Amino acid sequence: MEDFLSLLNESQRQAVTYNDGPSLVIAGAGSGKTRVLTYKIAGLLQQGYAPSSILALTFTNKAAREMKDRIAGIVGENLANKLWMGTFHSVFYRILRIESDNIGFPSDFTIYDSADSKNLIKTIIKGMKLDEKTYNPNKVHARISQLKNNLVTPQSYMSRNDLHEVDMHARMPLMKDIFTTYTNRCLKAGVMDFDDLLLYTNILFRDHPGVLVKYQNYFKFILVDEYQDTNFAQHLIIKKLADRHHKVCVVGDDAQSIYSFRGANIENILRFQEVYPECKLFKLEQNYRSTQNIVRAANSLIDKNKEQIKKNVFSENSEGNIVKVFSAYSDTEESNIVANAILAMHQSKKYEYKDFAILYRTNAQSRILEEAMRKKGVPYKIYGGLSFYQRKEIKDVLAYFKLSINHADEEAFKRVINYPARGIGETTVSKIAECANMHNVSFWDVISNPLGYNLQVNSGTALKIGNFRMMMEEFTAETESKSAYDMATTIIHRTGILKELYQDKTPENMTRQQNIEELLKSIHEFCETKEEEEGEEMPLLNVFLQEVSLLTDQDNNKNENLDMITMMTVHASKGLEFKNVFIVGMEEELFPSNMSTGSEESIEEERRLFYVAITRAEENCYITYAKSRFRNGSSAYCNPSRFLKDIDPDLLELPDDYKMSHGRVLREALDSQFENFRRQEPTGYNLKIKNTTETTSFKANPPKFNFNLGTRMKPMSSTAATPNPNSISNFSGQDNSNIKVGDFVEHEKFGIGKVTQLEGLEGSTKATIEFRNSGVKKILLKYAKLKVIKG
DNA sequence: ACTAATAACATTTTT
DNA sequence: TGTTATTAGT
Repeated sequence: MEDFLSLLNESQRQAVTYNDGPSLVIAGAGSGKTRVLTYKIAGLLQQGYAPSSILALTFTNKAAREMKDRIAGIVGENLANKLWMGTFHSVFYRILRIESDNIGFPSDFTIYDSADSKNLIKTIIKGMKLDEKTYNPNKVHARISQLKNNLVTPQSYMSRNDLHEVDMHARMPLMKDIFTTYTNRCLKAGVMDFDDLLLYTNILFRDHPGVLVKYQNYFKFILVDEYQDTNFAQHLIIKKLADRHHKVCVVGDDAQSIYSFRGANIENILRFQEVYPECKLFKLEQNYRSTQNIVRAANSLIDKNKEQIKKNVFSENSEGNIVKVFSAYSDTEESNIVANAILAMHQSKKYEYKDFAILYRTNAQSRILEEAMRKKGVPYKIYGGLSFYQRKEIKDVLAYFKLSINHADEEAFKRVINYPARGIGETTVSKIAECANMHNVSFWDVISNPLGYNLQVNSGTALKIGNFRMMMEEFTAETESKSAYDMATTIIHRTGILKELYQDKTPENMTRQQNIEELLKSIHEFCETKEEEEGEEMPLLNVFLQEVSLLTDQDNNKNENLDMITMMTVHASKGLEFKNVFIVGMEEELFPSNMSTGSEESIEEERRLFYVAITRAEENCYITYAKSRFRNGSSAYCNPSRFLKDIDPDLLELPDDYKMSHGRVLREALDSQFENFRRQEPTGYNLKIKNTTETTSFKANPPKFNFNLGTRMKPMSSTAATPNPNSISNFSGQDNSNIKVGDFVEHEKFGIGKVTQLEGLEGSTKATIEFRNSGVKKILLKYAKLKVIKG
């Protein structure tokens, strides 16, 4: 304990060592929040708290994993692995499965992601013959999500006139019926959506006091990361669980609350002290990330927000440069300015490409930036867009997994019933749907007993349905005895997915093949780590599914070390840091978004978003805006963002032409601007632009290569390696084809061993290896990370 | 039942 | 503009 306390500053140390009751840790940007959390947990473990008595909740799997790793580094893997540490959703998914009997769900209920939820809502709206424009499925989904986040069930909705009035006002008087039907359909299908995981946890604790007491006693200490992003459902779960021991520590920064549109309630952190009057407040105010001028600029901005917890964030780093603003005539020019600036700074040898990030408000802005980077030869990676697990081919395979585990899963059923095409078309599916809804049973129930439910199909179709059913039943039977990886390969072979994908060589198909390969690889890795870490003999498919259903792309950070600039939305940048940050598109209607200019609260949230963007920068922060921009097909004129006026003019270097359009409005800004000119030192990079012709003045050397240096994190159509169309075996990157019986090999995890047997076909050879310390293992060569050593 | 063509549509998105 | 969803046609 003592040894790591010396690594903390005074306020960090106080926050870490106080464990007598509830505490609120306000952690300013870059103030070492994760450090406090990890040391606190490590300290609790060293004090003798059992790891299983500590509940630590995060918002991303990545955050949980990183924290667990750091704790493992202090107290060892054994203890760290036993912590209840994970996302809200994964932890309570686990608990809900254990307690499923109490809430009327099967123990292996599956998860609908937001796309599944929206699909179901859409079919319900269609089924009710409602107009899809007034009952916009996206809006309905958002509303239902909002209701659930506030713990409104269809039952309690009825007794709430205020809620109904809101929906009447939105011209959706039948919201209640859609909500009810949606809830019933999910129940019937044995599925929960993301919001349900929190809602049903609350229902479980509300209706089963014995269960609540069990977990209250179990969790002696509760920690919550990013508390400013919790919603009401999450707040209440924490409150209930902490009700016995009161040892709850929440960490967060109200100034970085940017997810209210998803139900996060900033009040949770603002009013935490009212909920727990005996609460201790700790403020982490020293920023270790950014220069003083960046911290000051950010402070001056966030100061304009009314609702916030007072804090004095400061930096003792060097003073650094002030924030520089550049204007461009168009979005194209803006992109070129940024690309040229990056090239210039890179060529000065002071920075690598990975020291740069371009942050924007909307994903749509990435395209034009991407183009500029490609033209100038700046290597880049883009985060965002479709996540791996949302890809069609991945969802298709996962749907087979889900349906094998849970026959009732309606969305999974609809997804795979005719994929690959087996002649069960739209009409047949709607007949099944009709039947199922009429008898209030699942789709699977209908095809299990077509005669009993009077399903009207011709004999040919009936046969096809029967075949599908038999195939699925075989899968289900096999999931009991085969490992997740074996099941996965079985399924993609026997369903014909593989054949389908390897039929033609369109570029889209090639990336699909690669994605399926990637999925298989990850399942294999999953099985390996489960075997090693948890000693599970055979990790089953349902175990994999439980984990993968709550996984997102944020967890794939394998490209982290490549020397490329990063492009992402400001939202996606939260928690990250870069030496140089470019915030682009700083215009009215875009940042703040025109969707958020309605209320003061949403403007404050946009301002916090801007605050998050600025505080990502360690050394230099640049802001750009364009005077015209292509938006929704046509070019539109834009004005600089109002937020530029919120930053202390002494800490901002505005472009000359800012006064042309804002001279009258911004006298003070301009006055100080002139002062700045006099006392500002040149930075070494001539980034300033005054007019279009001068843009060329910092045009960097032309790119040496003409081909695309940029890579997207998840290419939709990629020019990457071509997999062998006849086998699914050569994408893993491991070439272990030279391994022979008798060789000595070294495995990343199992250590040194001797190959005693090889079996199976080429491409999927299994090797039996006797490891010196890890025993005998059978390993698939194509995935194994093996090194041959001379024996 | 599948493909091609057209219309409609567009924030942010830790799970 | 660029994507996505529905519709018409084969």
